[in-house]
Amino acid sequence: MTDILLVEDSVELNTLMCAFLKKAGYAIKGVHTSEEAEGFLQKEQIKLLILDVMLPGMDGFAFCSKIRENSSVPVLFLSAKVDKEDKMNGFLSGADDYMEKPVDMDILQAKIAAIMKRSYDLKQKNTIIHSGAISMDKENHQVFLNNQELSLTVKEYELLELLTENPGKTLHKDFLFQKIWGMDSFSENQTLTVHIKMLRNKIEEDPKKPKRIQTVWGVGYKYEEI
Amino acid sequence: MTDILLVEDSVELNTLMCAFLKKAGYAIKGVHTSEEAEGFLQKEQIKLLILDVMLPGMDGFAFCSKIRENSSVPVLFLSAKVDKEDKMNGFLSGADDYMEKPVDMDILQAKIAAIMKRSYDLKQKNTIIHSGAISMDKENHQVFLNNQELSLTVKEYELLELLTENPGKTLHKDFLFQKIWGMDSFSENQTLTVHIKMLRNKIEEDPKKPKRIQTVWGVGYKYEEI
DNA sequence: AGGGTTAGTAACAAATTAGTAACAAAAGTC
DNA sequence: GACTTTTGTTACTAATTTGTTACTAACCCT
Repeated sequence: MTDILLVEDSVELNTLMCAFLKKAGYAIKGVHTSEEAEGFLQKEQIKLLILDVMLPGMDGFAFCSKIRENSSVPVLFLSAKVDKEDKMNGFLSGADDYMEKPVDMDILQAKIAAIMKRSYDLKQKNTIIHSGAISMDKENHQVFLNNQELSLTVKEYELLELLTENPGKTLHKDFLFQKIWGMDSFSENQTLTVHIKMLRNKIEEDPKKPKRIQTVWGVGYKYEEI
Repeated sequence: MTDILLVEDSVELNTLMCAFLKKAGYAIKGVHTSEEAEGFLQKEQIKLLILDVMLPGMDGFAFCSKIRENSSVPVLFLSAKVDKEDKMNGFLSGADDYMEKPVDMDILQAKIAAIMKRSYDLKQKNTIIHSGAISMDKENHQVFLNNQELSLTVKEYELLELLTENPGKTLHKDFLFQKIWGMDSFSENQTLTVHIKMLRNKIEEDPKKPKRIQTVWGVGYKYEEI
Protein backbone atom coordinates (compact mmCIF):
# COMPACT_ATOMS: atom_id res chain seq x y z
CA MET A 1 0.00 0.00 0.00
CA THR A 2 1.78 3.09 -1.27
CA ASP A 3 0.29 6.56 -1.42
CA ILE A 4 2.83 8.49 -3.40
CA LEU A 5 5.45 7.58 -5.99
CA LEU A 6 8.19 10.17 -6.41
CA VAL A 7 10.34 10.19 -9.54
CA GLU A 8 13.32 12.48 -9.04
CA ASP A 9 16.84 11.80 -10.25
CA SER A 10 18.66 13.95 -7.72
CA VAL A 11 19.47 11.55 -4.92
CA GLU A 12 19.64 14.25 -2.29
CA LEU A 13 16.35 15.86 -3.13
CA ASN A 14 14.71 12.48 -3.47
CA THR A 15 15.81 11.41 -0.01
CA LEU A 16 14.83 14.72 1.50
CA MET A 17 11.36 14.78 0.04
CA CYS A 18 10.72 11.18 0.97
CA ALA A 19 11.70 11.86 4.54
CA PHE A 20 9.53 14.93 4.78
CA LEU A 21 6.45 13.36 3.27
CA LYS A 22 6.84 10.22 5.31
CA LYS A 23 6.76 12.39 8.39
CA ALA A 24 3.64 14.05 7.05
CA GLY A 25 1.96 10.67 7.16
CA TYR A 26 2.16 9.45 3.57
CA ALA A 27 3.48 6.10 2.44
CA ILE A 28 5.97 7.23 -0.18
CA LYS A 29 8.30 5.43 -2.53
CA GLY A 30 11.18 7.27 -4.23
CA VAL A 31 12.73 6.18 -7.52
CA HIS A 32 15.21 7.87 -9.84
CA THR A 33 14.05 7.15 -13.38
CA SER A 34 10.87 6.77 -15.40
CA GLU A 35 11.82 3.23 -16.17
CA GLU A 36 12.04 2.34 -12.49
CA ALA A 37 8.74 4.04 -11.89
CA GLU A 38 7.11 2.08 -14.66
CA GLY A 39 8.23 -1.17 -13.15
CA PHE A 40 6.92 -0.16 -9.77
CA LEU A 41 3.55 0.83 -11.17
CA GLN A 42 3.07 -2.56 -12.70
CA LYS A 43 3.23 -4.13 -9.29
CA GLU A 44 1.58 -1.59 -7.04
CA GLN A 45 -1.21 0.89 -7.12
CA ILE A 46 -0.56 4.45 -6.03
CA LYS A 47 -2.65 7.49 -5.31
CA LEU A 48 -0.37 10.24 -6.57
CA LEU A 49 2.61 10.48 -8.88
CA ILE A 50 5.15 13.26 -8.34
CA LEU A 51 7.27 13.66 -11.45
CA ASP A 52 10.40 15.64 -12.15
CA VAL A 53 10.39 17.04 -15.69
CA MET A 54 14.10 16.61 -16.38
CA LEU A 55 14.91 12.97 -16.04
CA PRO A 56 17.59 10.79 -17.56
CA GLY A 57 16.12 8.46 -20.18
CA MET A 58 12.41 9.09 -20.69
CA ASP A 59 11.61 12.61 -19.51
CA GLY A 60 8.69 13.51 -17.27
CA PHE A 61 6.37 14.71 -19.99
CA ALA A 62 6.83 11.63 -22.13
CA PHE A 63 6.35 9.39 -19.13
CA CYS A 64 3.20 11.19 -18.07
CA SER A 65 1.71 10.84 -21.54
CA LYS A 66 2.50 7.17 -21.52
CA ILE A 67 0.94 6.67 -18.10
CA ARG A 68 -2.21 8.44 -19.22
CA GLU A 69 -2.86 5.79 -21.83
CA ASN A 70 -4.16 3.47 -19.19
CA SER A 71 -4.34 5.30 -15.88
CA SER A 72 -5.97 8.38 -14.44
CA VAL A 73 -3.72 8.62 -11.41
CA PRO A 74 -3.14 12.26 -10.38
CA VAL A 75 0.23 13.66 -11.47
CA LEU A 76 2.13 16.58 -9.95
CA PHE A 77 5.08 17.95 -11.94
CA LEU A 78 8.27 19.44 -10.53
CA SER A 79 10.54 21.51 -12.72
CA ALA A 80 13.42 23.91 -12.53
CA LYS A 81 12.59 25.34 -15.92
CA VAL A 82 10.13 28.16 -15.63
CA ASP A 83 9.25 29.17 -19.16
CA LYS A 84 5.75 29.02 -20.45
CA GLU A 85 6.30 26.22 -22.95
CA ASP A 86 7.18 23.97 -20.11
CA LYS A 87 4.07 24.69 -18.14
CA MET A 88 1.90 24.02 -21.14
CA ASN A 89 3.59 20.75 -21.78
CA GLY A 90 2.90 19.73 -18.25
CA PHE A 91 -0.79 20.27 -18.50
CA LEU A 92 -1.11 18.86 -21.96
CA SER A 93 0.49 15.62 -21.04
CA GLY A 94 -2.14 15.10 -18.38
CA ALA A 95 -0.86 16.74 -15.22
CA ASP A 96 -3.02 17.75 -12.32
CA ASP A 97 -0.69 20.36 -10.95
CA TYR A 98 2.70 21.92 -11.40
CA MET A 99 5.38 23.19 -9.04
CA GLU A 100 8.52 25.12 -9.67
CA LYS A 101 11.80 24.27 -8.06
CA PRO A 102 13.16 25.03 -5.58
CA VAL A 103 10.40 23.13 -3.84
CA ASP A 104 8.91 24.67 -0.74
CA MET A 105 7.92 21.72 1.41
CA ASP A 106 4.99 23.41 3.06
CA ILE A 107 3.46 24.38 -0.24
CA LEU A 108 4.17 20.94 -1.60
CA GLN A 109 2.32 19.42 1.31
CA ALA A 110 -0.62 21.76 0.77
CA LYS A 111 -0.74 20.89 -2.93
CA ILE A 112 -0.64 17.19 -2.19
CA ALA A 113 -3.43 17.54 0.32
CA ALA A 114 -5.48 19.49 -2.23
CA ILE A 115 -4.96 16.90 -4.95
CA MET A 116 -5.73 14.00 -2.63
CA LYS A 117 -8.84 15.78 -1.47
CA ARG A 118 -10.30 16.42 -4.86
CA SER A 119 -9.21 13.10 -6.28
CA TYR A 120 -10.29 10.90 -3.46
CA ASP A 121 -12.45 13.14 -1.35
CA LEU A 122 -11.37 11.33 1.75
CA LYS A 123 -9.26 12.97 4.36
CA GLN A 124 -7.01 10.05 4.62
CA LYS A 125 -4.10 11.79 6.22
CA ASN A 126 -4.14 10.51 9.72
CA THR A 127 -6.67 7.80 9.28
CA ILE A 128 -4.09 5.52 7.72
CA ILE A 129 -1.07 4.34 9.65
CA HIS A 130 1.85 2.69 7.88
CA SER A 131 4.26 0.94 10.12
CA GLY A 132 6.63 -1.52 8.60
CA ALA A 133 4.76 -4.31 6.86
CA ILE A 134 1.55 -3.35 8.66
CA SER A 135 -0.94 -0.74 7.54
CA MET A 136 -4.04 0.25 9.43
CA ASP A 137 -6.90 2.07 7.83
CA LYS A 138 -8.83 3.48 10.73
CA GLU A 139 -11.61 4.90 8.65
CA ASN A 140 -12.51 1.55 7.18
CA HIS A 141 -11.35 -0.53 10.07
CA GLN A 142 -9.01 -2.57 7.94
CA VAL A 143 -5.58 -3.97 8.72
CA PHE A 144 -3.05 -5.12 6.17
CA LEU A 145 0.03 -7.23 6.60
CA ASN A 146 2.18 -7.16 3.49
CA ASN A 147 -0.82 -5.80 1.58
CA GLN A 148 -2.93 -8.76 2.61
CA GLU A 149 -5.96 -7.99 4.68
CA LEU A 150 -6.11 -9.42 8.18
CA SER A 151 -9.21 -10.10 10.18
CA LEU A 152 -8.81 -8.92 13.75
CA THR A 153 -11.25 -8.79 16.61
CA VAL A 154 -12.03 -5.45 18.21
CA LYS A 155 -9.65 -5.92 21.12
CA GLU A 156 -6.87 -7.10 18.87
CA TYR A 157 -7.46 -4.11 16.64
CA GLU A 158 -7.35 -1.64 19.52
CA LEU A 159 -4.21 -3.21 20.85
CA LEU A 160 -2.46 -3.11 17.49
CA GLU A 161 -3.58 0.45 16.96
CA LEU A 162 -1.96 1.62 20.17
CA LEU A 163 1.23 -0.25 19.35
CA THR A 164 1.64 0.89 15.75
CA GLU A 165 0.86 4.47 16.66
CA ASN A 166 3.92 4.43 18.87
CA PRO A 167 6.52 2.39 17.06
CA GLY A 168 9.68 1.81 19.06
CA LYS A 169 8.09 3.10 22.23
CA THR A 170 7.67 0.81 25.17
CA LEU A 171 4.09 0.91 26.36
CA HIS A 172 3.43 -0.06 29.95
CA LYS A 173 1.01 -2.86 30.61
CA ASP A 174 -0.99 -0.57 32.83
CA PHE A 175 -1.19 2.02 30.10
CA LEU A 176 -2.44 -0.45 27.54
CA PHE A 177 -4.91 -1.91 29.96
CA GLN A 178 -6.30 1.41 30.98
CA LYS A 179 -6.66 2.55 27.35
CA ILE A 180 -8.53 -0.52 26.21
CA TRP A 181 -10.43 -1.69 29.23
CA GLY A 182 -10.77 1.45 31.31
CA MET A 183 -9.12 2.06 34.64
CA ASP A 184 -11.43 -0.06 36.78
CA SER A 185 -11.40 -3.81 36.27
CA PHE A 186 -9.67 -5.88 38.91
CA SER A 187 -8.73 -8.83 36.82
CA GLU A 188 -6.39 -7.25 34.32
CA ASN A 189 -3.26 -9.18 34.96
CA GLN A 190 -3.43 -12.03 32.50
CA THR A 191 -6.04 -10.86 30.08
CA LEU A 192 -3.71 -8.43 28.36
CA THR A 193 -1.10 -11.15 27.98
CA VAL A 194 -3.65 -13.43 26.42
CA HIS A 195 -4.70 -10.84 23.88
CA ILE A 196 -1.10 -10.08 23.04
CA LYS A 197 -0.63 -13.74 22.33
CA MET A 198 -3.60 -13.85 20.01
CA LEU A 199 -2.38 -10.77 18.17
CA ARG A 200 1.04 -12.31 17.80
CA ASN A 201 -0.48 -15.41 16.30
CA LYS A 202 -1.94 -13.23 13.59
CA ILE A 203 0.88 -10.83 12.79
CA GLU A 204 4.12 -12.60 13.61
CA GLU A 205 5.86 -14.85 11.13
CA ASP A 206 6.92 -17.06 14.03
CA PRO A 207 4.73 -16.42 17.07
CA LYS A 208 7.25 -18.26 19.25
CA LYS A 209 9.85 -15.66 18.45
CA PRO A 210 7.95 -12.41 18.15
CA LYS A 211 9.72 -9.70 16.18
CA ARG A 212 7.06 -7.03 15.85
CA ILE A 213 5.55 -7.12 19.30
CA GLN A 214 8.45 -7.43 21.69
CA THR A 215 8.07 -7.86 25.39
CA VAL A 216 9.95 -5.50 27.66
CA TRP A 217 10.43 -7.39 30.85
CA GLY A 218 8.71 -6.02 33.91
CA VAL A 219 7.32 -3.11 31.92
CA GLY A 220 5.19 -3.91 28.92
CA TYR A 221 5.39 -4.23 25.16
CA LYS A 222 7.05 -2.45 22.29
CA TYR A 223 6.19 -2.45 18.60
CA GLU A 224 9.03 -2.62 16.07
CA GLU A 225 8.50 -1.65 12.43
CA ILE A 226 9.43 -4.66 10.39
CA MET B 1 -26.43 28.20 -17.43
CA THR B 2 -23.15 29.67 -16.34
CA ASP B 3 -19.93 27.70 -16.26
CA ILE B 4 -17.55 30.14 -14.64
CA LEU B 5 -17.96 33.03 -12.26
CA LEU B 6 -15.02 35.45 -12.25
CA VAL B 7 -14.54 37.82 -9.34
CA GLU B 8 -11.95 40.45 -10.24
CA ASP B 9 -12.11 44.10 -9.31
CA SER B 10 -9.93 45.45 -12.10
CA VAL B 11 -12.42 46.36 -14.81
CA GLU B 12 -9.89 45.99 -17.61
CA LEU B 13 -8.63 42.58 -16.62
CA ASN B 14 -12.13 41.40 -15.90
CA THR B 15 -13.32 42.35 -19.37
CA LEU B 16 -10.29 40.85 -21.00
CA MET B 17 -10.53 37.52 -19.23
CA CYS B 18 -14.24 37.24 -19.87
CA ALA B 19 -13.70 37.88 -23.56
CA PHE B 20 -10.93 35.32 -23.80
CA LEU B 21 -12.74 32.57 -21.92
CA LYS B 22 -15.96 33.23 -23.79
CA LYS B 23 -14.03 32.66 -26.97
CA ALA B 24 -12.65 29.47 -25.46
CA GLY B 25 -16.18 28.18 -25.16
CA TYR B 26 -17.12 28.82 -21.55
CA ALA B 27 -20.24 30.58 -20.37
CA ILE B 28 -18.67 33.14 -18.07
CA LYS B 29 -20.00 35.87 -15.81
CA GLY B 30 -17.68 38.59 -14.50
CA VAL B 31 -18.37 40.53 -11.31
CA HIS B 32 -16.22 42.95 -9.31
CA THR B 33 -16.83 42.19 -5.65
CA SER B 34 -17.45 39.25 -3.32
CA GLU B 35 -20.80 40.72 -2.42
CA GLU B 36 -21.92 40.77 -6.03
CA ALA B 37 -20.66 37.22 -6.45
CA GLU B 38 -22.60 36.10 -3.41
CA GLY B 39 -25.81 37.50 -4.82
CA PHE B 40 -25.18 35.78 -8.11
CA LEU B 41 -24.53 32.42 -6.47
CA GLN B 42 -27.85 32.53 -4.69
CA LYS B 43 -29.61 32.59 -8.03
CA GLU B 44 -27.44 30.45 -10.25
CA GLN B 45 -25.29 27.38 -10.08
CA ILE B 46 -21.80 27.46 -11.48
CA LYS B 47 -19.07 24.96 -12.19
CA LEU B 48 -15.98 26.99 -11.33
CA LEU B 49 -15.22 30.09 -9.32
CA ILE B 50 -12.21 32.21 -10.24
CA LEU B 51 -11.35 34.49 -7.39
CA ASP B 52 -8.96 37.40 -7.11
CA VAL B 53 -7.33 37.53 -3.69
CA MET B 54 -7.25 41.30 -3.33
CA LEU B 55 -10.80 42.54 -3.50
CA PRO B 56 -12.52 45.60 -2.05
CA GLY B 57 -14.78 44.63 0.83
CA MET B 58 -14.55 40.92 1.63
CA ASP B 59 -11.27 39.56 0.27
CA GLY B 60 -10.91 36.38 -1.74
CA PHE B 61 -9.79 34.14 1.10
CA ALA B 62 -12.61 35.18 3.37
CA PHE B 63 -15.13 34.75 0.58
CA CYS B 64 -13.83 31.32 -0.29
CA SER B 65 -14.09 30.19 3.32
CA LYS B 66 -17.64 31.44 3.45
CA ILE B 67 -18.55 29.66 0.22
CA ARG B 68 -17.10 26.41 1.51
CA GLU B 69 -19.57 26.32 4.35
CA ASN B 70 -22.23 25.09 2.00
CA SER B 71 -20.67 24.40 -1.37
CA SER B 72 -17.91 22.33 -2.85
CA VAL B 73 -17.63 24.26 -6.10
CA PRO B 74 -14.03 24.30 -7.40
CA VAL B 75 -12.17 27.55 -6.71
CA LEU B 76 -9.17 28.93 -8.58
CA PHE B 77 -7.32 31.83 -6.99
CA LEU B 78 -5.57 34.68 -8.74
CA SER B 79 -3.11 36.87 -6.93
CA ALA B 80 -0.41 39.42 -7.55
CA LYS B 81 1.15 38.68 -4.22
CA VAL B 82 3.58 35.82 -4.53
CA ASP B 83 4.80 35.17 -1.06
CA LYS B 84 4.40 31.84 0.62
CA GLU B 85 1.87 32.94 3.20
CA ASP B 86 -0.52 33.80 0.45
CA LYS B 87 -0.29 30.46 -1.22
CA MET B 88 -0.92 28.68 2.02
CA ASN B 89 -3.94 30.80 2.73
CA GLY B 90 -5.35 29.91 -0.63
CA PHE B 91 -5.16 26.22 -0.07
CA LEU B 92 -6.31 26.41 3.48
CA SER B 93 -9.46 28.31 2.66
CA GLY B 94 -10.50 25.53 0.31
CA ALA B 95 -8.98 26.34 -3.06
CA ASP B 96 -8.46 23.85 -5.84
CA ASP B 97 -5.68 25.71 -7.58
CA TYR B 98 -3.69 28.92 -7.56
CA MET B 99 -2.27 31.25 -10.21
CA GLU B 100 0.05 34.16 -10.00
CA LYS B 101 -0.54 37.41 -11.81
CA PRO B 102 0.14 38.47 -14.41
CA VAL B 103 -2.16 35.82 -15.77
CA ASP B 104 -1.01 33.92 -18.81
CA MET B 105 -4.19 33.16 -20.69
CA ASP B 106 -2.99 29.89 -22.16
CA ILE B 107 -1.96 28.53 -18.82
CA LEU B 108 -5.19 29.76 -17.30
CA GLN B 109 -7.11 27.88 -19.93
CA ALA B 110 -5.12 24.73 -19.31
CA LYS B 111 -5.73 24.99 -15.58
CA ILE B 112 -9.43 25.51 -16.08
CA ALA B 113 -9.58 22.48 -18.35
CA ALA B 114 -7.74 20.40 -15.77
CA ILE B 115 -10.06 21.44 -12.95
CA MET B 116 -13.17 20.87 -15.02
CA LYS B 117 -11.93 17.48 -16.03
CA ARG B 118 -11.17 16.18 -12.60
CA SER B 119 -14.20 17.77 -10.96
CA TYR B 120 -16.87 16.77 -13.42
CA ASP B 121 -15.59 14.26 -15.90
CA LEU B 122 -15.22 11.51 -13.38
CA LYS B 123 -18.24 12.02 -11.25
CA GLN B 124 -20.69 11.65 -14.08
CA LYS B 125 -19.84 8.01 -14.50
CA ASN B 126 -21.17 7.17 -11.10
CA THR B 127 -24.78 6.67 -12.06
CA ILE B 128 -23.90 3.12 -12.89
CA ILE B 129 -21.91 1.02 -10.48
CA HIS B 130 -20.30 -2.23 -11.51
CA SER B 131 -19.03 -4.25 -8.64
CA GLY B 132 -18.20 -7.82 -9.31
CA ALA B 133 -21.23 -9.67 -10.62
CA ILE B 134 -23.52 -6.90 -9.45
CA SER B 135 -24.41 -3.78 -11.40
CA MET B 136 -26.56 -0.96 -10.15
CA ASP B 137 -28.15 1.61 -12.39
CA LYS B 138 -28.98 4.45 -10.05
CA GLU B 139 -30.76 6.45 -12.69
CA ASN B 140 -33.31 3.74 -13.35
CA HIS B 141 -33.16 2.15 -9.94
CA GLN B 142 -32.32 -1.24 -11.34
CA VAL B 143 -30.05 -3.94 -10.00
CA PHE B 144 -28.50 -6.74 -11.97
CA LEU B 145 -26.83 -9.90 -10.78
CA ASN B 146 -24.98 -11.62 -13.60
CA ASN B 147 -26.97 -9.46 -16.04
CA GLN B 148 -30.22 -10.72 -14.64
CA GLU B 149 -32.44 -8.11 -13.09
CA LEU B 150 -33.20 -8.41 -9.40
CA SER B 151 -36.20 -7.02 -7.66
CA LEU B 152 -35.21 -5.36 -4.42
CA THR B 153 -37.22 -3.40 -1.93
CA VAL B 154 -36.25 0.18 -1.18
CA LYS B 155 -34.35 -0.68 1.98
CA GLU B 156 -32.56 -3.54 0.32
CA TYR B 157 -31.61 -1.26 -2.53
CA GLU B 158 -30.27 1.46 -0.26
CA LEU B 159 -28.29 -1.05 1.71
CA LEU B 160 -26.77 -2.61 -1.38
CA GLU B 161 -25.97 0.79 -2.82
CA LEU B 162 -23.98 1.80 0.23
CA LEU B 163 -22.14 -1.50 0.20
CA THR B 164 -21.27 -1.62 -3.50
CA GLU B 165 -20.17 1.99 -3.53
CA ASN B 166 -17.51 1.03 -1.01
CA PRO B 167 -16.27 -2.38 -2.01
CA GLY B 168 -13.78 -3.86 0.41
CA LYS B 169 -14.51 -1.24 3.03
CA THR B 170 -15.96 -2.19 6.33
CA LEU B 171 -19.02 -0.12 7.03
CA HIS B 172 -20.02 0.28 10.65
CA LYS B 173 -23.48 -0.79 11.67
CA ASP B 174 -24.08 2.66 13.06
CA PHE B 175 -23.04 4.27 9.81
CA LEU B 176 -25.35 2.10 7.75
CA PHE B 177 -28.19 2.64 10.14
CA GLN B 178 -27.77 6.36 10.23
CA LYS B 179 -27.58 6.59 6.44
CA ILE B 180 -30.70 4.56 5.80
CA TRP B 181 -32.91 5.24 8.77
CA GLY B 182 -31.64 8.57 10.03
CA MET B 183 -29.93 9.15 13.32
CA ASP B 184 -33.03 9.03 15.51
CA SER B 185 -34.86 5.74 15.69
CA PHE B 186 -34.57 3.85 18.94
CA SER B 187 -35.07 0.37 17.67
CA GLU B 188 -32.12 -0.06 15.34
CA ASN B 189 -30.51 -3.05 16.89
CA GLN B 190 -31.93 -5.98 15.03
CA THR B 191 -33.62 -4.37 12.09
CA LEU B 192 -30.39 -3.84 10.18
CA THR B 193 -29.43 -7.47 10.72
CA VAL B 194 -32.77 -8.57 9.41
CA HIS B 195 -32.47 -6.52 6.26
CA ILE B 196 -28.97 -7.79 5.68
CA LYS B 197 -30.34 -11.28 5.86
CA MET B 198 -33.02 -10.53 3.28
CA LEU B 199 -30.48 -8.94 0.97
CA ARG B 200 -28.25 -11.96 1.34
CA ASN B 201 -31.10 -14.23 0.39
CA LYS B 202 -31.34 -12.36 -2.88
CA ILE B 203 -27.74 -11.86 -3.85
CA GLU B 204 -25.78 -14.69 -2.32
CA GLU B 205 -25.38 -18.03 -4.02
CA ASP B 206 -25.49 -19.69 -0.63
CA PRO B 207 -27.05 -17.37 1.96
CA LYS B 208 -25.72 -19.57 4.74
CA LYS B 209 -22.18 -18.80 3.66
CA PRO B 210 -22.27 -15.23 2.45
CA LYS B 211 -19.42 -14.25 0.15
CA ARG B 212 -20.47 -10.84 -1.06
CA ILE B 213 -21.77 -9.35 2.16
CA GLN B 214 -19.37 -10.37 4.86
CA THR B 215 -19.85 -9.61 8.51
CA VAL B 216 -17.03 -7.98 10.41
CA TRP B 217 -17.54 -8.99 13.97
CA GLY B 218 -18.27 -6.25 16.44
CA VAL B 219 -18.10 -3.66 13.69
CA GLY B 220 -20.39 -4.04 10.72
CA TYR B 221 -20.45 -5.38 7.18
CA LYS B 222 -18.20 -5.37 4.17
CA TYR B 223 -18.95 -5.92 0.50
CA GLU B 224 -16.57 -8.03 -1.57
CA GLU B 225 -16.60 -7.88 -5.34
CA ILE B 226 -17.31 -11.36 -6.56
C1' DA C 1 22.35 -22.55 40.04
C1' DG C 2 17.94 -21.79 42.50
C1' DG C 3 14.10 -19.00 44.43
C1' DG C 4 11.09 -15.57 43.27
C1' DT C 5 8.94 -13.09 39.91
C1' DT C 6 6.94 -12.19 35.44
C1' DA C 7 5.37 -13.76 30.89
C1' DG C 8 3.37 -17.34 27.74
C1' DT C 9 0.08 -21.11 26.84
C1' DA C 10 -4.02 -23.78 26.44
C1' DA C 11 -8.40 -25.04 27.73
C1' DC C 12 -12.60 -23.62 29.33
C1' DA C 13 -16.57 -20.61 30.86
C1' DA C 14 -19.00 -16.39 30.40
C1' DA C 15 -20.46 -12.60 27.85
C1' DT C 16 -21.38 -10.43 23.72
C1' DT C 17 -22.93 -10.17 19.16
C1' DA C 18 -25.01 -12.03 14.89
C1' DG C 19 -28.50 -14.89 12.45
C1' DT C 20 -33.17 -16.82 12.07
C1' DA C 21 -38.02 -17.26 11.82
C1' DA C 22 -42.40 -16.00 12.84
C1' DC C 23 -45.38 -12.43 13.46
C1' DA C 24 -47.30 -7.64 13.81
C1' DA C 25 -47.53 -3.03 12.00
C1' DA C 26 -47.34 0.08 8.29
C1' DA C 27 -47.40 1.40 3.61
C1' DG C 28 -48.67 0.87 -1.03
C1' DT C 29 -52.12 -0.85 -4.71
C1' DC C 30 -56.04 -1.72 -6.99
C1' DG D 1 -61.49 -0.61 2.09
C1' DA D 2 -59.51 -5.24 1.33
C1' DC D 3 -55.45 -7.21 -0.45
C1' DT D 4 -50.55 -7.41 -1.09
C1' DT D 5 -46.00 -6.15 -0.09
C1' DT D 6 -42.69 -4.10 2.68
C1' DT D 7 -40.85 -2.94 7.03
C1' DG D 8 -40.13 -3.31 11.98
C1' DT D 9 -40.26 -6.14 16.30
C1' DT D 10 -39.44 -9.89 19.12
C1' DA D 11 -37.91 -14.19 21.13
C1' DC D 12 -34.90 -17.66 20.31
C1' DT D 13 -30.66 -19.98 18.58
C1' DA D 14 -25.99 -20.00 16.88
C1' DA D 15 -21.49 -18.21 16.52
C1' DT D 16 -17.63 -15.57 18.05
C1' DT D 17 -15.17 -13.02 21.13
C1' DT D 18 -13.54 -12.13 25.59
C1' DG D 19 -12.18 -13.17 30.33
C1' DT D 20 -10.51 -16.59 33.72
C1' DT D 21 -7.79 -20.02 35.40
C1' DA D 22 -4.21 -23.36 36.22
C1' DC D 23 -0.13 -24.57 34.52
C1' DT D 24 4.45 -24.08 32.21
C1' DA D 25 8.38 -21.45 30.56
C1' DA D 26 11.49 -17.65 30.72
C1' DC D 27 13.92 -14.16 33.08
C1' DC D 28 16.46 -11.67 36.91
C1' DC D 29 18.93 -11.32 40.89
C1' DT D 30 21.87 -12.75 44.62
